[in-house]
Amino acid sequence: MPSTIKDIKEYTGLSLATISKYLNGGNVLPENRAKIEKAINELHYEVNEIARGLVTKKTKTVGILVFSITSPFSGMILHHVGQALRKKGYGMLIVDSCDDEEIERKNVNYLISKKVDGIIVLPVASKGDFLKPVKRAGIPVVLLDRALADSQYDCVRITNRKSTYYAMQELIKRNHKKIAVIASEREYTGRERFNGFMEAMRDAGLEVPVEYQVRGKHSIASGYNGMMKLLTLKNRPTAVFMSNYEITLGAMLAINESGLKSPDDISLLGFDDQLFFHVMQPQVYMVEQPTQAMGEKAVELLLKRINGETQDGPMELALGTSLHRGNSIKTL
Amino acid sequence: MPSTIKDIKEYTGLSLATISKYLNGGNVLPENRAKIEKAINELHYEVNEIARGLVTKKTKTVGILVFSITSPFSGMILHHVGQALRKKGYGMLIVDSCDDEEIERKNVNYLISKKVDGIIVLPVASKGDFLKPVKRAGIPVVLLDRALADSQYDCVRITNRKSTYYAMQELIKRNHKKIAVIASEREYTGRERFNGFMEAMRDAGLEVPVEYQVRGKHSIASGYNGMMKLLTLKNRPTAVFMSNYEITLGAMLAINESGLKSPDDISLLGFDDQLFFHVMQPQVYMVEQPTQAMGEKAVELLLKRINGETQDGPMELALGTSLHRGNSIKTL
DNA sequence: CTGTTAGCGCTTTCAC
DNA sequence: GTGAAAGCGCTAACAG
Repeated sequence: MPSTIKDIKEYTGLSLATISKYLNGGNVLPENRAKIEKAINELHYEVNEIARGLVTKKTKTVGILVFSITSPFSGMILHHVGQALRKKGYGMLIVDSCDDEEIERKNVNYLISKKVDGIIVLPVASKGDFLKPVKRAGIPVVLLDRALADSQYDCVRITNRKSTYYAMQELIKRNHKKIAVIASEREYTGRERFNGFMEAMRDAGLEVPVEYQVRGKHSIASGYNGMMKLLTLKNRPTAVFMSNYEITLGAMLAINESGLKSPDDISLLGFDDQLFFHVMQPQVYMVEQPTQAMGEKAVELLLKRINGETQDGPMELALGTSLHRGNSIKTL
Repeated sequence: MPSTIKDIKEYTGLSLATISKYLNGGNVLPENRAKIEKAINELHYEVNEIARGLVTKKTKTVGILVFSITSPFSGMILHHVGQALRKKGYGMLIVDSCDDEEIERKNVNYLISKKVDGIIVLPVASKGDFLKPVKRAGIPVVLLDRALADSQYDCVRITNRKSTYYAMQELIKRNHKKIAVIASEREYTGRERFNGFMEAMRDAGLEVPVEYQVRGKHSIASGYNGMMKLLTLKNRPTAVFMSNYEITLGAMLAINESGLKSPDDISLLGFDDQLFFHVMQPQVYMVEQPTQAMGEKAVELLLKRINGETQDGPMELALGTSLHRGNSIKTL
């Protein structure tokens, strides 16, 4: 049976108020302070955050709604968000949406019940209505990684379109003309990167036949099927841009199974650098996201809202990326 | 301002007790039930789990203490643990120990303060004393993946030693004699796998010179440095067993940088199958862990303890693994 | 089946 | 600087 503040009271003979004051960093006579500390050690007292939360209406907990916890990208983000939160004395209640909008919707209510002080969302859905209950409950929200078309929330993301556009120049300047794309169309990031791709092609005066435009889900299967389709085309592309980690993985699987080799048979440009891409041959050209900065900025923004330090309208922060140069692109 | 049970009371004219009963699935007159439901919808009422938890002394939340949230292995485990918990109406409060015993120790107190109903631990430390406060607080614990030498807790893990022993036969039967190992020595799994390796070698009548025994941390750097060391040996091994995902990654990085190729120059056997190992050439022989079963079993055990359904002493459950056959082993 | 009441562990006025 | 008392939102007896 864990001890409570009452036990400390019995032990020290002091009143609840004094002990509470001590617990919250208030001024207490040195001798009383000593008594209390002794009692705490003796009794192994640990504040009951539940009870505290009930009266302060603060749980010091931030909810994290993540589209899929198994994605390595999520792992990195979660790590950095967690670190930033820890530094500020907050914990995180992570809920995994499993890439499913239904689950995501339910998880929202769960977080509200848990009275989290704020929520960081890496959404599955593309529209913001699933967050209405949160808004109604007056809980601050920060979107991370993926923006919401109709959203009115703070958002931290990368410059998806520009990053893609820039990376595409690697292909273009090496004289590739027949460039295909495999992108997810379900979420914001996939669509933006697709747009960046198309802009780069347009500005380079290059055509993109519809059969070169493979749209799918954010999944390994999508990448695999997409690449397989591209590889069997009579007029096969010489290069392919893949819009995220999972798609890149699936696409490479397809290339392997087909007995082809990059960059000899096909050049590759991917998104979401993960160390593992460095251990394979060829090393793939990859757009790297600043996961640490993303996590930190999201936390910073959220805490500002939680503490009511800003009344400004929702802001959008788009961070730049860097390019990991590999050897997966052949010069034609 | 979120509405409370009192608002429902005002709205319906019923008493708190009746509403509470409804909320907890008790019998209520159909007409009252209708009234309450109307009020809940109208007022967007959502139970305050904090207040509920204070009186029931149950938070319906399980703490997860994970050695590192960025590891892909953790991601899989977390996913399955989360799913299993969800099905039972529990949420998870994940804390990332960042492979640091100090952080882990602090996180323990955090979870106690949060009054989680139970804790699933994938520990960093090898000794169990950091869990003493949890035991004192009467919170049930289940260890997952890694056992603790001096522990008295339920534990779900795999048959590390046997799995390694079995996988090693792939190397042995292909006539490899000079086999090295890179294993972490900090945690249980690394040590057990190391032992399995040594046993397999001994039973095959093979010697393992000390310079073939590379012990390090559970990290990419460890794998990289270890492999680099092995590759520069005058008497280079023909095959290497790597005890986990991160080490395997680092080791392959070293092979790549050295301009060598597996299996031609060196044969490889790894641990922790991840899809990405299938996308590279060669595909690496890998021991696969049953992450789903591990997560589910851990949750099952923990909930049994939480619900007081068993008074048995701590049990240890060791699940079997499977072997993913690749083409990273050359026959000599 | 419904209402009244007490109280979970803590913080927070407000006197002293 | 300290103590007494009220109350956060809910559940759990216990009467009715």
